[in-house]
Amino acid sequence: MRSTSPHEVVPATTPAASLVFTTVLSHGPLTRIEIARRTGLSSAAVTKAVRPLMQLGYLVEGADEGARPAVGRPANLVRVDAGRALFIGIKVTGDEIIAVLADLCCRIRVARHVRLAGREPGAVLPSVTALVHELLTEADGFGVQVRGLGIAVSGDVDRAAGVVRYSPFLEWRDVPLAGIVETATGLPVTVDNDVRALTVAEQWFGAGVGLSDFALVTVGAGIGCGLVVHGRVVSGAHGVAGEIGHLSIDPLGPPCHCGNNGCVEAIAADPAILREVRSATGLPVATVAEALELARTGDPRVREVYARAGEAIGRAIGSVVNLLGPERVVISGEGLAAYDLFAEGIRDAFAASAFGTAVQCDVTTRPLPFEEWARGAAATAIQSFIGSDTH
Amino acid sequence: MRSTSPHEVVPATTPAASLVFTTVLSHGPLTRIEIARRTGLSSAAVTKAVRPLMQLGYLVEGADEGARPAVGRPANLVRVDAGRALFIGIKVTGDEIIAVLADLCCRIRVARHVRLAGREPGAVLPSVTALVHELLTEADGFGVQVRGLGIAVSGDVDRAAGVVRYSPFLEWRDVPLAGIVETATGLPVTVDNDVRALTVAEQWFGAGVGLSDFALVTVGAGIGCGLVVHGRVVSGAHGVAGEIGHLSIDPLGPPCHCGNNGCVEAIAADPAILREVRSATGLPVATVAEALELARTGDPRVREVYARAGEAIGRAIGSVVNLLGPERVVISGEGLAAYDLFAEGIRDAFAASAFGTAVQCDVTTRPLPFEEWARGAAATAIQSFIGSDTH
DNA sequence: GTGATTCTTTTCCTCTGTCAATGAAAGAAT
DNA sequence: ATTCTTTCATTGACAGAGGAAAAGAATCAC
Repeated sequence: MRSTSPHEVVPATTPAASLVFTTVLSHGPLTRIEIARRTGLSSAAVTKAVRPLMQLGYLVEGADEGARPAVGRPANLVRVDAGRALFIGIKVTGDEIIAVLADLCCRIRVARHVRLAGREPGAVLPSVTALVHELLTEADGFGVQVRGLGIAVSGDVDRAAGVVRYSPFLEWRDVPLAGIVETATGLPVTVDNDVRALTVAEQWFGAGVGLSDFALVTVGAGIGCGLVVHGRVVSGAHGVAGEIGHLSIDPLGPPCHCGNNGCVEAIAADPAILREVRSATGLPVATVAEALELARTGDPRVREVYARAGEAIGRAIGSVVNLLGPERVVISGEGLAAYDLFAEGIRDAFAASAFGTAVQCDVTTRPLPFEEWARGAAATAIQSFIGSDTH
Repeated sequence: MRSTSPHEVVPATTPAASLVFTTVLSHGPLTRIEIARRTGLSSAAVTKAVRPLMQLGYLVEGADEGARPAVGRPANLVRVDAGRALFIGIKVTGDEIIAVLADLCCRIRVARHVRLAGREPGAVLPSVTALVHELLTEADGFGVQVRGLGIAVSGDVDRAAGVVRYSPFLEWRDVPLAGIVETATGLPVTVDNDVRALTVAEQWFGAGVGLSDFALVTVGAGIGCGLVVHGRVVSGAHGVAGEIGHLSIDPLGPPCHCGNNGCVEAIAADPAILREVRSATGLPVATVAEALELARTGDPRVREVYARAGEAIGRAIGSVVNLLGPERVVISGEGLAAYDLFAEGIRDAFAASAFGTAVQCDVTTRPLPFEEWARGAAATAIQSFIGSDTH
């Protein structure tokens, strides 16, 4: 683990303050009484926790007094001042960098992206630093300081150490990314796996708010999964977790780059779908958009490919639900553009493979604009800033 | 959730005391310094936490002064007085009840079992009560009070409510078992799912001690799995968790009673193995012992059946490891008698299906005497007595 | 015996969060 | 208009948990 960075520390000093702050952050404007109820603290403790956070400007009073009860002293709502702090989130992919400037409520203020020439650290890092400085200048325009930088990378990332252990896409091994970027930018840097980062964003600001157990499934170039169990993101003792893409669904299925056959990723990820569409139609389909176009025109062979992919995803979700029994599964990812084609397969295969009462698990979808990955990175930075893992 | 029972409360009153007690319970005799180091408390806090626990007799000083360093004041070891309290653990199966009397360290003092005539609650409950009273008499012989009763039942059990929601084996639905047995015996009763109970025993007193993430896989009449993530047993939002037995391994595999094809349980559980052995040999093999006998004589057809079963288990373990990345997987269950026949299949299939560094996960086995299920139930009672979920 | 070393306890002391009482802000009742 | 009722919020006293540092205790080395 890196030594604690010397940057200004979290706004919440005591456990109670941290609890209050994260509660308000996730559950929007609340009265103090309501905060006390949700956190289990006494109202006295809430008052004492809120005051310093208000003095620092992180919490503010007021607004949005909707339906108040007609009797008794009206309540004052407490909410987070989203504009009090800014964070930068960066997603590094094989061929481009997406960066966002997000506020304390993880709403995107500015988004940028640059294409990459090479993917070795020597080529990527200068682009990252340049992009950060660009966004820092933007932040000056808001008159607010940037308090943290989150970087999301696919692969095996050790967040605590700030090291990218192994990223197959980037072909990086043991790159101490956090340390490097910290010295280059002067910002506190959090590095995390991309799917986990997205999961954090969902847990704090999205469909996972208030849930102690849920799963996020991403569909696109790969098939990924982020897991929250007991209120915390699962990281895996050896850096592997949520590897839903390499659940083997069918021993006779197509070979996967991992060496097995019939992995979910070998059936339902973009490259697999393209391969199958080409083989089914004999057409030189090169992009997902073309495949989608064919399916939308009603080509039954192509629709069948998507149906099979949906079935594979549905069975994978069934496996996750059977193993962990989450309250909800959120399906997201670029592949969601084809959700209408997947939907039936997913639904049926999930219903068939879920065991007993596990079918009750809520399966929802959530669109994923491409900056969302970078937003996830920003969420990890916010999380580090607040300094609370448990939520 | 049931109202808090009026029985004598936990020995540990403060968080620190609870932490100290569970640490000593799981990690054997420790010096106070060592306790402080492991818990992160100050040595002053350890002293203060230990004293009242010693006065109550739950902790005692001494014994087992092995290799002490030659210099400085010798350390006093602190350990749990296992005999200070007794617990009863009961496992209810379809046709018999196994009961154990266990001490505070979950060591079995007495074991009993009775066969059941019927499996409806009206038939089972009197047998349970009778067995409990029998063991209470035994406990009198030790001159120690029984402080809790744990009951393990397969199926969907709501531990917090003390209700068996649905047990297919027993054909029970919404039986408020804890309440009933509590009034019948006067003991605080904890009811839990059998595999989870076994997992608790492993977490506190077995191969899971000190691990925050591990999995327990049971092989036998069914294929089960208990999961510990972030130091806590996973229960599942809808009562389903660890349902490894119904991961579908092969869409073309044998049909499973759950309605799918190629579930792990339909390949590797006892009934499936017997079915396959019969079909492979044409012999009227009726028991696991006979199948084992055939395999041990070297019949290649039978060995092949076991090999395929091992492969299915190995792939299921691979799925668990890919999803959760536990530090260790413990394989146990009555089916372990055939482990030599499974071993290669498990090992190879796990190694093949584990993704990347996940193969580093430690996979071990642990023999399972049949009272072990009841011991698991006793472990849940101990856990309730101590009143600490987090470990 | 004296000193060195290490474990353990004691003595303060800080600091967190609760309790219970008080204050504050509205509408309702008189 | 004034008082009452109701609910929200704050205050101040307080209990108690755990830490820091010093003192005490038990052993071996000399």
